Amino acid sequence: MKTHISSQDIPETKRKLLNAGIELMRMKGFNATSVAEICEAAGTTKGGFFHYFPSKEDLTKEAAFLFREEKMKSYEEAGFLSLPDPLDRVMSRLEFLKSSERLHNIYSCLIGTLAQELSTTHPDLREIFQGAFAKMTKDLELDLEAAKALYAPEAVFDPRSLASMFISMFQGAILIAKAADSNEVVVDNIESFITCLRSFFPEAAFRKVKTRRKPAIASGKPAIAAS
Amino acid sequence: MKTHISSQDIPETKRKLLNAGIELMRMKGFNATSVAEICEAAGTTKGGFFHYFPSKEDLTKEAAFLFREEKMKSYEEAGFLSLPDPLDRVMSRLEFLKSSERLHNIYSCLIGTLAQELSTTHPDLREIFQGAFAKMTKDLELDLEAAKALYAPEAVFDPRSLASMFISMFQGAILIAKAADSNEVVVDNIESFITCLRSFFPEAAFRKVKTRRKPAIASGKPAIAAS
DNA sequence: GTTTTCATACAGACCGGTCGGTATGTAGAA
DNA sequence: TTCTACATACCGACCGGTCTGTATGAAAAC
Repeated sequence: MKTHISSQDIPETKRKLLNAGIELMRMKGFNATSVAEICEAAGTTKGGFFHYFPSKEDLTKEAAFLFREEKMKSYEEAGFLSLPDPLDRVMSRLEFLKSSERLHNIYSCLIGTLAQELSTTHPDLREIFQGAFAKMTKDLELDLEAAKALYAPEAVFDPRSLASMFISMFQGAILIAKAADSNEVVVDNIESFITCLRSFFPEAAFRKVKTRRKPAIASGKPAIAAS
Repeated sequence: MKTHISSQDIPETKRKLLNAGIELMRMKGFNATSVAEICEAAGTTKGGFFHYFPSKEDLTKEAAFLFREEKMKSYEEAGFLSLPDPLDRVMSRLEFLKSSERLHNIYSCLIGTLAQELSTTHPDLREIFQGAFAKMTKDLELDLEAAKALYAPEAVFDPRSLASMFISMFQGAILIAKAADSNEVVVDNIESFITCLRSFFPEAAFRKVKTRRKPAIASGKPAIAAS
């Protein structure tokens, strides 16, 4: 029994339902989004909905997984995950987040929205959200750790804590962007985080990263091994 | 016509309704909290509810104001707002937040919870949340600005951006604490922020603050004027 | 001082509508 | 013929909000 199927295997109607669910719940949350509404947006009916999902909560679970999966795919496509230099990976990730915030004008993360609303009432969903946040943190932590080892082994910051701080900041920034109806704060906060990073690493590290970036990818061979 | 009354003027039943609303909505959000539920928790009935509030949304507005008012009152009682040294105010504020997180085990901010759920669907509430976040940010910004002018005028950070980053981080940390069912992350993130602060200010500034703190209050006269 | 008046502060039954979910039906593929 | 993939009608529960009724106390009238 597999608990989750990959995006490719999903039939069209189910996929439309999931996409509609993601979009609607990102904006309005779980409780304010009705099953009928999701069906209408997906161009189907309740019959279709409950054919694919035993309950609204089940769609929500799968929607959360799909949302994460697509986010991670967009990271892979952006390319920074495979950069050879860890500090380069960190900086490129931040730049990617910044530019994708500037591009879109939907100020909401499905995971954050649902976590806020459902964590205390739906324990099994809560664990999914917890896992998602932990994964985000870990990804960044590993790069930060490697970057620290490489460029600033004596620095005072703890990679894990700093990564955790960034994820919190990012989620909080999206929340405040929602309230402000502008994602300016997200971009601004990422830049502040970069300022903090710069204060932890020697300036030379950033210069090296900047000049080496493109050639390092082109050559296909890291000048300095990661981690 | 006054738009908002101070806490003292609120009759007991209304107060109970507001308190019940705050507690329930902090945990479950707006939509998952029913009027009947609030009434039961407050020990009254729908008659009482709709005697004091034209609608559920109106109670929510007043609850948000009351929540903020009580938070600010707790800040005043903590005393750090009137400290003479701005860096001392900042550090004491952070320490206060840390210790109050350690004390309570409710991982939720009403404003953040409601902002997440209602910002896109309830424009007038959205503006209230926006204002609340702006106020929090401004409060911290002023202290940071004064502290920078006093101790690190050449530092690279922007007080406004750094304050904004902290508020985002704090709200995000609470969100993640909800998902993790533990406020460990909140305390940890505040400490990370302190580490960032320390990298912006000269170490001497913190030493001065620490040794001077108590005497400065006792004398009632700031050794160095704020702002 | 007593009675009448009237607003306040609720109680609780009730209403139309919406909710998540079910039961049943059916068109088309295999 | 059987199974999949839906459509549609429908259900009981519950929702926010309304309505009517009533206990109470203060003010006004006599």
